[in-house]
Amino acid sequence: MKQAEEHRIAMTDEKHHGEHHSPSVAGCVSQVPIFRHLEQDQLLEILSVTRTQKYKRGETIYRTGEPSDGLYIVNGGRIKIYRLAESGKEQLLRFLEPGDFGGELALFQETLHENYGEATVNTSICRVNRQDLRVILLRYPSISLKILAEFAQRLEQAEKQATRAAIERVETRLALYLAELLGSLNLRGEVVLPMSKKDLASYLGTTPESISRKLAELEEAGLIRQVDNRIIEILDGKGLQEV
Amino acid sequence: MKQAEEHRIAMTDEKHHGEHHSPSVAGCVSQVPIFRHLEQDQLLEILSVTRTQKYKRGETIYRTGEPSDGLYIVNGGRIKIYRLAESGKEQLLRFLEPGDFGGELALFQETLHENYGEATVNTSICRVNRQDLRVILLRYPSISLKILAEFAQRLEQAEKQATRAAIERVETRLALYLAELLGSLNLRGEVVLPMSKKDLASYLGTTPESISRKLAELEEAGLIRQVDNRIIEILDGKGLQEV
DNA sequence: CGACAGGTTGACCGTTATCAAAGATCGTGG
DNA sequence: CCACGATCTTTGATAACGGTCAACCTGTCG
Repeated sequence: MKQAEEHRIAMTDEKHHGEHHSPSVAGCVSQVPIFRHLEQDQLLEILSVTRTQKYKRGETIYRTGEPSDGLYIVNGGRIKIYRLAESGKEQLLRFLEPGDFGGELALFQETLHENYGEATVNTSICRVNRQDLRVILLRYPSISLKILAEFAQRLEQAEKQATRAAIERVETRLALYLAELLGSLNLRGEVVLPMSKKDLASYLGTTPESISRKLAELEEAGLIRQVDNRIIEILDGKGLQEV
Repeated sequence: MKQAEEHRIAMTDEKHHGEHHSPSVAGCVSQVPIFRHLEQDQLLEILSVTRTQKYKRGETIYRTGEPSDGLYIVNGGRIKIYRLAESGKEQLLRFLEPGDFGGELALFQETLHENYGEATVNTSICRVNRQDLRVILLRYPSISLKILAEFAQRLEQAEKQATRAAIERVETRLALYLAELLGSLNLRGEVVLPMSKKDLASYLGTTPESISRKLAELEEAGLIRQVDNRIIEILDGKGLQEV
């Protein structure tokens, strides 16, 4: 069940879930990287077409086939974006954390969601619908540049992911993932997995069983040490990248 | 060897490969979808920061690790975009045809190319460097929206690709690919492969041998008929999507 | 007409998914 | 705050999907 606070001030032909004005909610917009360079009055204008919604842990925010309302920005919490393959198995695409945004695909054309969004903890998001966003982007072109930059990065990420999934072995994918978590600069150090191993398996396009086994192998090879369920000490970052 | 025609009029601190002004070259910009809604004088402004380059069949336009010059728009010809995985194997990402653009990744941040671009036939492109493009996008926000729409679509495509490569079997990937070539509406009809089977294998993240075998299997199953090297008759589009 | 890239077919085997079952961890509600 | 159940994790045994190597075929282009 969702709980919505409408901040819309001008006319609207949409169904409201409830209305409520709170000054503190400006944080919803002002904390977001893509808006951070804006002036106060610009922020207020954006805020005026913004709608805050809250979701409880485990709630689905949208699912494949639903029409997209437009952009949403994560205010607090964590959203898991995943896709169902034709075979029914799911692949984890990414997590959205506060400041990130989603819902982009159907933003610029009337399409349907192709993936799923689910709150993994209690989460609140700000929504901006397609029409309002277009107006804002045309008025403040610098926001478009920010979004473009973000898109470019995601595209890069998705293509890298696609290539690795298609070509590399599970062990390699896992090793590269760990190496990237550590950061390319460091040769050793502890990393904290940002997700469960089950989710990691889904993210890397494999199974929990394989993750478990491959981690064990990497440990035997002396490249890592499993400190804790979520903590891995990397002993040889260079070696990892060459697996 | 590349041949460049500079259309830059203002100052420039770049190395020139040669200069040449031709009025007909306006087609370079005016034929491009993302610019098509613009006025004549706007087109001329964009043209003024544009640089046309020609590449011969087989020439590499850029490679991983090179700094990106900025956006380029394909004027004529065909560019193959591919990526090298860490293991050295290559994956075909997409082809750019006239009207398409590329070089987006490093556009909004100073990064390096992560993939390769290669002219598969004699090709001419228009380049716009990062700084000039920013100016244009800030001045004509509607162009940003067009690019955003294109990005969103590519992102969607890349994520679909990643998911399939990670999760589906080769036979399924191939079948889905064929079904999409046909178009989701039709149940049967002939499709022409837009690339060699070797490239198709690379695109789908498998090997030519597997493509060959799986096509044979699909044929035995009565779902398709291989008319010619590049032509496949699809007998049961619905069946294909359920493989 | 010959050479070369692309395509096919066969045999082999390594990697990894799958199924099953036991053990660890987490979150929730009492 | 503890105890319970649900979910995640690990380990083992098995099978199959698909990559690899090798040989041969085919079409194309100089």
